[in-house]
Amino acid sequence: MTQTPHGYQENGEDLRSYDRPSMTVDLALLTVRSGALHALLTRRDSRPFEGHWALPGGFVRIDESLGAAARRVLRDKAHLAEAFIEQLYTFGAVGRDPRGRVVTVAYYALVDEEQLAAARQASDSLVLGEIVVPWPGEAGGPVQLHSDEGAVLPLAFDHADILGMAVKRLRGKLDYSPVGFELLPKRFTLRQLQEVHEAILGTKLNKPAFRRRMLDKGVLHATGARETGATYRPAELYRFIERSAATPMEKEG
Amino acid sequence: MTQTPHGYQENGEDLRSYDRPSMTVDLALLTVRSGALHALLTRRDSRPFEGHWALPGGFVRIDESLGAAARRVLRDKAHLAEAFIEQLYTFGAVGRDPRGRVVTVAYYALVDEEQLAAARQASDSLVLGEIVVPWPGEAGGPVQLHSDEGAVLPLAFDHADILGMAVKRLRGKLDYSPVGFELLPKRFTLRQLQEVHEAILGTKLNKPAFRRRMLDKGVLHATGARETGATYRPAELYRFIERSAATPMEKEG
DNA sequence: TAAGATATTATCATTATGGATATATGTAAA
DNA sequence: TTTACATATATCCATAATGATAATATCTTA
Repeated sequence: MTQTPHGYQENGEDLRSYDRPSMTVDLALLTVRSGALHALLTRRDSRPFEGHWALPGGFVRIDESLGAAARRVLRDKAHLAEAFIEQLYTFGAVGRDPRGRVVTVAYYALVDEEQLAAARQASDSLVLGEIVVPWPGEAGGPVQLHSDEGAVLPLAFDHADILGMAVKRLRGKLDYSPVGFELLPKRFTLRQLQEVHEAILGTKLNKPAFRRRMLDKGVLHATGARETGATYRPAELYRFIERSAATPMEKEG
Repeated sequence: MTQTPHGYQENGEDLRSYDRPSMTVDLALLTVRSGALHALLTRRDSRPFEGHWALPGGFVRIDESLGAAARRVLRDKAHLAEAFIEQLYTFGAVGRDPRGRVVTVAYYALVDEEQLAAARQASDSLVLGEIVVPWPGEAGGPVQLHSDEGAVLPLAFDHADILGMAVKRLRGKLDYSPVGFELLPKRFTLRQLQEVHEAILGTKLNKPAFRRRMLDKGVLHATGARETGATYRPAELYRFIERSAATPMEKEG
């Protein structure tokens, strides 16, 4: 029993009697481009994994919540002011970082391709890699990343596992949560929405059934406007209607 | 640029240049008893939250993975050799522990009532509290815990949020993963299985529809044996058939 | 004005689900 | 041995969700 600075009598489980791991957050920043899921990566210019590609990430500050750290990384490393962002999974295998014990809390974030364009202009070390998923359904496991030219982008640390977990999560949440809309601009056609779903699931979907299912959810508002620039009959533009906030705000993690 | 012990040239993001939070794991250990979800709690005998109830938990050791830490807590604090256990969510709000910055990786574990009986005999500071869920469906939010006598058990830290998250996760996974079976003994009746589902979901279910749905999944094996001790027609005992391991082993977290 | 392409709607068969009821089968009491 | 009883198990029907295909509508461009 010792008297500690914060004034609590403590027993054997004193906060300071254990070595502490370093804590980081990593961001699986996803978008859909030309019908395929892509992730935002930064090139590592120092060891370990020099020349490999990594998720944007950073250390959690001692007076900063995990969510705040994730949003800071989104802003400073990915150059994005805001996005749908949600905690994914925490990776803490002992040898995952050769420099020492580092536990990372992974988040995933969703933006549409247009929002991402600005981010990529702000930094030339950012690249979009196409996610190639080698497993069906929600089986899970690491994924591969390909450049536009089809070359394999080698990933640093356990980031292939983190991205795999993000895809798995996305597939699981797709039909009972509004994640699909986060990957589209404010106004979108039903065909675009279907393309996003197909990109996430990695399967083709039945068109009339998809339409019915989406419209029956009651979360789509027909704007009356049409898409422009099409060489054929332009489709109606829809907007996503936020459901009444029946879901209480998630506690800051 | 400095030369560090582990031999890597490092830049501004040196592992040691940031204060590190303490890391713990906490266990939402759930079971179904007399038709209601219950959680295993330990009574705190020192500040902070002296006299409140808390989830079994402990510090993550520097050379120990998160999953290993969770299993150690399961063994040493909950006195259980093994159980279905899965990472739930990481809680890292700045003020969640008044002693200092503590980030906790929450796990949830599932056992049947009988397995838990032995654990409770091994320690008299363990108690089972009935989980009372104040929100519908998968809305989420904190839950309340009640003693057998109906008294409210005050929870320490953010453990009401952790338990709420566990219930939400369980509800979400119930119909596409075998979590329901983890809360039952090896052999069980369809009525018992339905009671477990109803306890998790907090709703009544249609009996013939539930039977069909479960049997059509093809993961139930009729053993030919019957339940004993019933004063009425005894029901067939079923066993859960593990699906072929199409799911690759999840990376150690 | 016609051709081409895709949006949008309609139709039908199939399957899942909810609700209610009938039948079967064990235990316990008469 | 028989009967009452409680629950398991099977059957039936109405309804809703889904998949597949075809039919119709509407825009752009030639």
